[in-house]
Amino acid sequence: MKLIKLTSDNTQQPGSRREELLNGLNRVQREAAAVTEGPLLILAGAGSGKTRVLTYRIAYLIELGVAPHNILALTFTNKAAREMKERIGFLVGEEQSRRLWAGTFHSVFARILRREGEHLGYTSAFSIYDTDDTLGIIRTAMNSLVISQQQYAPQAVRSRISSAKNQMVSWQEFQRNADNIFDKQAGLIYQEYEKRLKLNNAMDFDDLLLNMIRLFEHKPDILDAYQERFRYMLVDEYQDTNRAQYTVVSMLAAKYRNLCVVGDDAQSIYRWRGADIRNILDFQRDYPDTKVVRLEQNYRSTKTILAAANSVIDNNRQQLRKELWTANDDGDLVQVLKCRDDREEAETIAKLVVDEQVHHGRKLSDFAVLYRTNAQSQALEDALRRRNITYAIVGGVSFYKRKEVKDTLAYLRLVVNPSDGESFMRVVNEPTRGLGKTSLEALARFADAQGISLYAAAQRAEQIAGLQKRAQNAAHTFAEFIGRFIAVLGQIPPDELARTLIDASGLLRMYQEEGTDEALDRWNNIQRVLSHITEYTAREENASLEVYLQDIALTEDAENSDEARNHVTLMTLHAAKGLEFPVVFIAGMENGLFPLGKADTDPEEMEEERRLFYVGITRAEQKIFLSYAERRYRFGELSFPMPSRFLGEIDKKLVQQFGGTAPAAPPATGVGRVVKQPFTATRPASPRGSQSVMFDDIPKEEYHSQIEEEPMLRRGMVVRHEMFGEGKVLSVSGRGANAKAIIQFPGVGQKHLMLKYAKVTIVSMS
DNA sequence: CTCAAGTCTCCGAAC
DNA sequence: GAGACTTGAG
Repeated sequence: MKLIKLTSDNTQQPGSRREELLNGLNRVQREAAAVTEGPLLILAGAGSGKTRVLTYRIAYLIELGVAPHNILALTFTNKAAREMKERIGFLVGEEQSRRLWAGTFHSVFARILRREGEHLGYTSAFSIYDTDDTLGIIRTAMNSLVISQQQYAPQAVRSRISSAKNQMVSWQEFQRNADNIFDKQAGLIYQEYEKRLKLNNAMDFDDLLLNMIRLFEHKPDILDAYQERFRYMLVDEYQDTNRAQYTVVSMLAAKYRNLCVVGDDAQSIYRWRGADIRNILDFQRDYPDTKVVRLEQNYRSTKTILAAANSVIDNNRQQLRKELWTANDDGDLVQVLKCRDDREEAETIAKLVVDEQVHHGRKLSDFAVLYRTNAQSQALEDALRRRNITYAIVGGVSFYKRKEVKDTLAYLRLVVNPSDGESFMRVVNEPTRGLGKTSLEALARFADAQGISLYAAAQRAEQIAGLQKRAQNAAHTFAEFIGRFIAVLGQIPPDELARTLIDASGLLRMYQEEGTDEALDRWNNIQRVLSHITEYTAREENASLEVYLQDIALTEDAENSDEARNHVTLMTLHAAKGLEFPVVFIAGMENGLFPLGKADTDPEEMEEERRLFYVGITRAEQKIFLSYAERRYRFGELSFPMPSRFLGEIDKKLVQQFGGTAPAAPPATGVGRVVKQPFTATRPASPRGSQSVMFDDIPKEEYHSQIEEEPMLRRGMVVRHEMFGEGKVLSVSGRGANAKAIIQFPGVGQKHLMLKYAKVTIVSMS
């Protein structure tokens, strides 16, 4: 207990750096930072300076003489880890903070498994499969087991398996406990899935946790080494850890027991990902000598915002009572915006951003727009773009999910990890190399039978009976092509290898030759990946493709070096956790959307949605706007939702309806008059579908879909589209509700539009 | 085998 | 309304 001694000594030395450090904290925060030994539970309400405590605590440990590499800080996002390191660097010097272990569970463990994975039968170049990749494995597994994908949705199977893995249920155990047909089938697929992942030398996200546990169980000496290494551990967002995460942390902390966890049960929003709120509720039972510190003063929000958040969360039954208070001003009332439709909602938000900028001198970076589903971002983006407001989307449909980017990375992955069958299948015929479905099936059968990888099978293509001579050659040539790069891996710089490989693959040429604007876009994206690798190579001392690929597999936002830039931030409510903004908008406050429809039948879901709303409100420092639309397009169809029940849960005294109807959208910036002749494909005049009935109360000009006359589009016509502007019709196909047109929009490219949905007006007839 | 058209799913949040 | 997957003609 030498360190505790040091602590108390220190407080009696005014002017020492340790002392100064703690002066930046209030009394309770100081306690949380200075109790360095033994288990510590910090219950930290929203905006109570939790991050500040964590960073000061780590800095304090370092000042006490603890080596930075003996400290492990696990955060929920990579961004949070980066920020924490940066702030600690500020306090104790960058030299020190760089050696700290800080990151997400997944990234820290991937790093360890890269080093230790061979004990479990993986090479250091193992691939990390994201959710999309694993779906491919599920499908392959189902095919080989002859299980119908119509009957059992691969998505459902995947999420069933993942949640089992989250709770550390092995396939053997899963099969034993399967008591319905779905689980019985899922159990078989689970087993096959695990086999195939291993064969691919690949791990899914859950494996990054499970394999740590397996490693520690089978190799006590390795566990001991890491217990020695991580003598001090901190876990942020502890309320959102799942069973597997809980177990790894327990194992690592078992020896020194210097475990500090921070959390807030009111902000638990990842139940669907296996988060187990019991982990925080039971912490004191697991560690009876736990010291508990409550941070209950909020420094972030106005009294009004805090009261609104509290009145909402009061509706939850399963909640620890907590008294969060603030010394801040009352501030403005919560503003509720009623909008006619999702488009007007977006326009109103964009307009309010401008207003607040002009009248209250705010920067764009003061604003965040939050929503429940990623699909909502589009309308918001359009509106912001129309007003030339720069914005950044956090997460969402990621750059890394794009086909051409995945293809590029798959080429690299295959070279790094030739066992990776998913990557092989992705790129073997992209661009086309004359290896179609039939040939690849034969190749896969051969690989399966021999128990070898697809790449190895391709090397021996001549031996595959039932494969055409031409296909044999094509497969062999491809294997040789990849082999040439495997041979030089590690000998030439990563960026050079990547560039040469992608160049020689023909991927770039393929898009170049296609020549459409969309292809050009894809070409550009590939170039962006390659430059990113070049940057990485220049930045890192020991740059390697393995490490690069594993790192980006775990980050959604790898390339935002522009964090300091001035822009409005758009993101889901989930992504907003841990962040704060002077002005916050929450869009789509409608039943069925937020809370989502599923919550109606499941009280626990409802409580989680409510916690999510609580998280959303408490992001705001000064002002919050809640908006809802009376009509919204979902699934390309119009719906008529009711205002969210959550709006009614906010104390009435704190709410104000925002003034009147919002102004209409600014006029389109086109040249000349648009012929006001909304186009739609004909529908039979009768019988009228239910959809037509729904439209009866809508003013004619507003919606295209209810108009029945037929100004049929023809080749050569010039039309106007809401988003793409004016364009020329290249061709029209199909008829009635299925009519489609290919239209060339200058500066946008060719678009294939379903005329049933697309809002197109005719500008000129020839 | 390839390409284009047709059909189906997604829109529930992410390491 | 986009994207992934399937189907059918050449």
